Amino acid sequence: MEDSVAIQILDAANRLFAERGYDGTSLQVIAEAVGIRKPSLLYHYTSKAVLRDAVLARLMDHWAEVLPQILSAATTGENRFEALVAEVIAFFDADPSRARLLYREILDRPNELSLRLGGFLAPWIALLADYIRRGQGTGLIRAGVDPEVYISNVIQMVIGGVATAHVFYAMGDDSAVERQVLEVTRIARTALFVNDYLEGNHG
Amino acid sequence: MEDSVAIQILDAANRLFAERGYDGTSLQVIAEAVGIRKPSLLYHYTSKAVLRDAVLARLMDHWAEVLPQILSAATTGENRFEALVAEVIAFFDADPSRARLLYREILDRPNELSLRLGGFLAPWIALLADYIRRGQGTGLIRAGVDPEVYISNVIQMVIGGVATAHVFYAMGDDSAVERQVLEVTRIARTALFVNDYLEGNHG
DNA sequence: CCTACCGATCGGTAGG
DNA sequence: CCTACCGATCGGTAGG
Repeated sequence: MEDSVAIQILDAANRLFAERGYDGTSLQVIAEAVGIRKPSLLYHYTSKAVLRDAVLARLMDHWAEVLPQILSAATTGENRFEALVAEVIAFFDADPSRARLLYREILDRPNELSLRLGGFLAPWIALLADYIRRGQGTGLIRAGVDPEVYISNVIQMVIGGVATAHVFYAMGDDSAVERQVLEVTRIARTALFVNDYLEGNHG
Repeated sequence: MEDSVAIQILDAANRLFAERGYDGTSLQVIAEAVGIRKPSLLYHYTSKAVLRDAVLARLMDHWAEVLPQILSAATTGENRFEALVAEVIAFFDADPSRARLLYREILDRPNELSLRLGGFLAPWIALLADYIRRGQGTGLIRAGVDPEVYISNVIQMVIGGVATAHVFYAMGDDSAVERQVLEVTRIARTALFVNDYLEGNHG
């Protein structure tokens, strides 16, 4: 590893920004988490704003790399829709700070995020929307579906569900995550397809 | 109006906390927005934390008053489900800062919000969950629905949709709000009821 | 409701 | 990667 300290800083900033927010996190506490002094941190990232952008850029790069894998993997087999939803939830659930960081950026800098996110997310949304419209043509998918709005709402359930997990199912229930995955998948599938082709699974 | 300045402070704090977050908003800028000096603000609210709690308390009181009205009004007539979803969206859409403030609190202080919110929201969620379970008994509602998890996901779509409106449909489309209302209602209804009893409406 | 002021902490720089 | 330090701003207080 050629520059491990810079990555440690990035990791700490990622976690702390997600937990306490950008304004609620001082460079001092990030430096402490890494075990260095504040000026040393500022050698690697010349300002707090630069550090924020680096954290966000790495998150976006990660998604840009993983998303195509998830989507193409989910295109194989019959249960591709279940697989897609489950994998996206798993991705965020593996590290909830991803979802929280995203939500904080949406609230703090909607314009900046819209630009960055729209850049690489738009093609995938267009792809999925096309798939929906084709399904509407063949009668597989409900005519009433508003493709883009439908997609944004499923994303909303997935990411929002992870980001707010503490509040909505703070029951300490170990099966909470599994129930959330099952229900989001069920809602998304039932609202999309004409035939509840797998309803027997959830009777 | 007996103490208009205290309310002006509350309004300004509400708006600024929602826009910039608690840590991103200084008492100075709140005081400026009201047209007074910082020490005068601290006469009405003895600390920043007290002001935050007052803002949150007023929001909760507002919901505690309006929510029963929406729910009981929506219990009248056949299309009560559509009415319920539409009214809740309308409530948040009338002032999106309500949704953003809620989301910031979820991220900043999940435990505190969970306690406050759970206190008065739990009975309503239990009521709706009971309604769902009864509907499952009579065959009106899909057997696969996980009542509490379903409800939290619909809330997620409604509030998240309002809070993140800028990012997801920043197309400047005037019909965006209407499309969002229609699609969330459609998703929620289709995923809940066995019969798509109004599908003819959506072409 | 104000002026004046407090110690603490902020992001960031100088200089090595 | 550090010590030492900067001006600006923070939440909050004294005192009227």
